[in-house]
Amino acid sequence: MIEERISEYLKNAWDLYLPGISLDVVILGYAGNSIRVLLLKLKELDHWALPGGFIFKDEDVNDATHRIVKARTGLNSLYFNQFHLFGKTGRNTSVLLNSDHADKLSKEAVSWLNHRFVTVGYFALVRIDKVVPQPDILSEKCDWFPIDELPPTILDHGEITGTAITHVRRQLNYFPVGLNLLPEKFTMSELQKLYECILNEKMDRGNFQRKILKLDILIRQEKLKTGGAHKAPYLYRFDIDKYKHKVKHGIGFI
Amino acid sequence: MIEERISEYLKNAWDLYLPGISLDVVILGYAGNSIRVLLLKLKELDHWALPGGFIFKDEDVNDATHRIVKARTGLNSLYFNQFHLFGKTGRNTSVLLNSDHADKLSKEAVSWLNHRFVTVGYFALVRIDKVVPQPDILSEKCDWFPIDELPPTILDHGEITGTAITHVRRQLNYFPVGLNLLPEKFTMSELQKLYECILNEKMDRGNFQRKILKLDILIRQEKLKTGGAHKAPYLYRFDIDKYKHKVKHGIGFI
DNA sequence: TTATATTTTGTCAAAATGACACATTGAAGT
DNA sequence: ACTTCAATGTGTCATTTTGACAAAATATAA
Repeated sequence: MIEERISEYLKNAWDLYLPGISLDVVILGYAGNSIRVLLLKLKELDHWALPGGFIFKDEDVNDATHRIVKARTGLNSLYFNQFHLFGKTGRNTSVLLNSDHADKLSKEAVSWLNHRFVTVGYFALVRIDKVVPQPDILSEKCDWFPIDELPPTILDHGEITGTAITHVRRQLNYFPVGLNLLPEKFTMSELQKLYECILNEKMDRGNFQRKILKLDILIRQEKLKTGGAHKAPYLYRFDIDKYKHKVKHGIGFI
Repeated sequence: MIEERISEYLKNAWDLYLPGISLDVVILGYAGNSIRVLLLKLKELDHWALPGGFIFKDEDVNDATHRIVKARTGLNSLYFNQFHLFGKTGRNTSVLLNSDHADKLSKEAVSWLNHRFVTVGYFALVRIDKVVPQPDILSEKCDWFPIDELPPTILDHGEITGTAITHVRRQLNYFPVGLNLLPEKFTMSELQKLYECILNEKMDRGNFQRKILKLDILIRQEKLKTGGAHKAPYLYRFDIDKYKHKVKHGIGFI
């Protein structure tokens, strides 16, 4: 059954796709005080995988990324960025081929999966609540995992995820992280916790507020009324034009 | 003649190399108060090109980079880093194929050059005085060009160079730039000029010295005796262990 | 010797940072 | 209704860092 689906999926792979290149996307969201990555649980395997795929022969690599992320998340407007090509020999799809099911795959599928792949790593930043995760043909479910509590992954997908995080962390000033990970309106402490998660360090409340307000990219809204015990905080939203303009040259937070 | 060499070079390309992927290296050096990039002048064309090549079927992409840079520079120990995959459709080798010489190429060479390529961009940092530039089989000479005065280049090699510079600039704290671009011993103002070139901004002498000395990665040597009119400056060298250790987590200059 | 250009070091006000304090607020508990 | 409590909003202040600039030192050339 699964073998048939894989065989079907890869039926015309050699004709359709660029050979030897795959694409993996580290889709990052923020929830429950953690940066989380969307992983797919492979059918009949105990490992999880990054959403990924292949690139059509006449397709821009960026467009392929958009297609793949859209298929897994349902999102149309996306912030994503290519960050690394993983090009070691020894990267291969033996995980699939060594399984019990390998001999039930079509010859074409085996020949496709059996050749060497390099993979292009992308990261995408999404508002986790807007995503409706969709497993792909090889997977039975998807789930979000905090980046420091990943389940067993196939191949080098753990390393790819780690490299993505490092990339985001180092270039935090150049990515519109808040704009893409937080809901439209948010409190100061939500924004602070996001930064603390990404940079992996605690900051002082007062100092954080002083520093981030001076960047002049936030607009204060009315007070938050709803729910939560204790004093209601203000809501903020980004001044999108100012934010995007600053991000181009580095917003200068870190 | 040139057609024969190309045909010879690409004789077994389909058997030897990963198809559809090429590799370009932005080799950066520092001389004459400019960051310079090594370019190759293509035979019988008015355009220049980045050193580059293809990846053997069983070769790590990093190893291919090392092989290519070594061939062009004679250098064995190298600092280099992959920074981007350029994957637009429309990238192709039409520059070569549209020239007068195309019909004199072997069928195999044409079929190889005529298919779609994505290219992996690397940058390398070298001490320009240690390099003995070697043209490759397709080029008649090499030369160093200041990054803001590039000659006409083929394909998107200008864009690739620009992206490399941006990458270095943004992550300056994480690359051992001084260590790889300057000679072993250097004066404070040489180091300052290097930073000014990379960041493209003037800095105050006194403030620069104060800031960089506080990083605690420099060792002061004896005074410079030789030549130059006016007061002799001190020479410095890097404390390599401290420097490399700090670079891992960002030296914190910018 | 003097002039000059460059290096080396220092000064000082302004700005940014880090640590912490205190007042405010709104829900929850009694 | 009153108090408690936890989180928020705001403020203080000593310390550090920065930016702008100046003075002293020094090696060569005139």
